[in-house]
Amino acid sequence: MKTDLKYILKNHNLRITDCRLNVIQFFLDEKNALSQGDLENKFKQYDRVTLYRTLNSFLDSGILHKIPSENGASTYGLCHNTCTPEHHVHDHIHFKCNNCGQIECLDNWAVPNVSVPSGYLIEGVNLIVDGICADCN
Amino acid sequence: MKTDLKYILKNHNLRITDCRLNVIQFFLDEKNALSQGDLENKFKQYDRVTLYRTLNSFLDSGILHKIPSENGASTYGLCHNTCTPEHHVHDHIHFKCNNCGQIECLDNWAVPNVSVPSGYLIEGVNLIVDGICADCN
DNA sequence: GAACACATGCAATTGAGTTGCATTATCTAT
DNA sequence: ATAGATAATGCAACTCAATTGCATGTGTTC
Repeated sequence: MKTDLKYILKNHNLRITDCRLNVIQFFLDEKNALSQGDLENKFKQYDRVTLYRTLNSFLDSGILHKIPSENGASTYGLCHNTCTPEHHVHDHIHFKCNNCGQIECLDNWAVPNVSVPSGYLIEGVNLIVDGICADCN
Repeated sequence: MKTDLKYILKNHNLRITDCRLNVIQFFLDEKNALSQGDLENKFKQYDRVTLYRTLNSFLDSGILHKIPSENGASTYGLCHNTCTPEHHVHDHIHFKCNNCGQIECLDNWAVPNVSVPSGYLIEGVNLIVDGICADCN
């Protein structure tokens, strides 16, 4: 189990530390997107700066992606295997439940084709749907 | 000119003040979405808190809508006439330029149909496209 | 014009995000 | 297995946006 996590870190040229292993495991266990605050609540033993840098290193190496939100609180979701530090592919919908507040990555659920007026060049698409999630419905 | 602005405020049950008139005018003049910081730079004569509360009152009354972003900086865009405090309809794309950083509401450019897995209920859709805008292209 | 309700400005607080630096842990090459 | 190089961690401190309370000023209604 832990071995798999270590390979994830190794493959992304990150050193294997307790904090990183625990954080990745937490993301794997939770199906929802997590915020820095969620990590701070879960892991009292680590400094919030450490958690902050852990999130950043995961962002940089393509393990996590950042999910846009209307309030300031950034949330993070696990990337598909297709993500690299150079190129992130997130062809899935982010679903925010208006009841429980959780943000979920609807993996394997394609984003529809998007077109923009001529003159515009699309580099990335972020689709955030809000409503009632399957658990609250 | 100013008369139109006053009607906007009146229709949303907001008192007519210099600050609100100026802020709405600013949004009408700029085609791009604006942040609290943009307002602070433009209107040195008003307190930060006043601008903050002005934005909030516009949000509550459906004059503006908040645009999700990956960094903390919230940006705001003018709502279509269809928006009310109870129900916001934003069937347009938010385009963020990776060159100039501006966020633009592509009004009159429909968001494609979005489907979600069964069990989920859609209440709103937010589509943020990033790339190169028409001005920078 | 008077009374009320609301908007504004100021002071102050919170919390996320961020950086520098000393210490500690991991990794690599012997 | 070990030593040296390199990166991660914890702590202190700082910035900035977001937020609240309260006293004062202004808009609105009759």
